[in-house]
Amino acid sequence: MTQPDYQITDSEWEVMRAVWAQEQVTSREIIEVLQKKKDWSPATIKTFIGRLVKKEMLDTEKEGRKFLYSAKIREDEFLRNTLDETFSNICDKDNGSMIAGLIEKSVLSIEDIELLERMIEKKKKDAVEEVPCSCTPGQCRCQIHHP
Amino acid sequence: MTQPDYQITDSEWEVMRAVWAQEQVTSREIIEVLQKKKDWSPATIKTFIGRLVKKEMLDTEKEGRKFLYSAKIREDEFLRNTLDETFSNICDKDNGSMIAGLIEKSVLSIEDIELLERMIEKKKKDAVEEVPCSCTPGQCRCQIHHP
DNA sequence: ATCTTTAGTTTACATATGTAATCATTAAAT
DNA sequence: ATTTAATGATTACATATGTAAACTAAAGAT
Repeated sequence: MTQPDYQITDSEWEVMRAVWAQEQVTSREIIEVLQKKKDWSPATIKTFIGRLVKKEMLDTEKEGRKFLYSAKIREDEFLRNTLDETFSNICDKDNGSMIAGLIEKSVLSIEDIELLERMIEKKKKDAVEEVPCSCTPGQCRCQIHHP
Repeated sequence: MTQPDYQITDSEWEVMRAVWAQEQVTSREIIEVLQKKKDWSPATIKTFIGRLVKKEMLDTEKEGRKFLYSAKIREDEFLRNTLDETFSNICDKDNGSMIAGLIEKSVLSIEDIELLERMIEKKKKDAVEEVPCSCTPGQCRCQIHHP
């Protein structure tokens, strides 16, 4: 009952995207997709697939002599975990402005805008006066005394 | 005129946070801060500092026998780059819902909410009917024909 | 039945990273 | 002046990652 590793490299992520784009894929399909984007030899891609299986990111199902690969974790869930990891590296107080920055630089649809508006509206109830900082002292500026 | 590497590890990020928290720090200060959080020996932390200098993430200024370290890139800018990297791994169409997810799980202040509202308002003008997908075919579900 | 192709496994090797001890130099303490 | 402590540099070693060739087994083509 081992769970996925969550720590994958950029190269491995490229492979995962080819898997997530479908329910199940063969290595051949993965290789075809990635060769349009990356200058990798098939052998290299095979290595990445093997490492992802070892990392428990991919499930395998034997189909004749070959395997069908499928993801063990959903793409959105994985992305969420990755973002959480990244946000864990900054002070909670800064989450708001960082999210604002993301909104600013993203191309958004009318529907996206509505979704975000609803989400903001929902969060309004729980809005706090000041976001508490939970950083280790010395890892953000909150604890510094401005005289 | 080399520029910062932007590719740092989680451990190195911990060091950077101690630097960003102040204008300039000594290795001693970094070590003190991190030993409250991590089970790292001073030697280990020194290694990370050295690697960050080599990666051009840290500037050094000699002060007597020791160095004062300072960041060559601002924390918010670095975070922004990191987030952009991460978002480059998903289909542009999904940006909206991912951002919504971030909002959902974050603790936000009244002020944050207002900032986000303003930002959304500003983006409304540029909202598109449908966000174009720029993925390599086979790396997202957009190209798949649903019969 | 043999040759060729394909898919997966093993091996290879350089660089990066986690983790730290040792060494060298210099400043502080006695 | 000599010992001690602090700081940065060098070295070390295991695991991870980028990158790929070689090998093996089985399936398809002739």
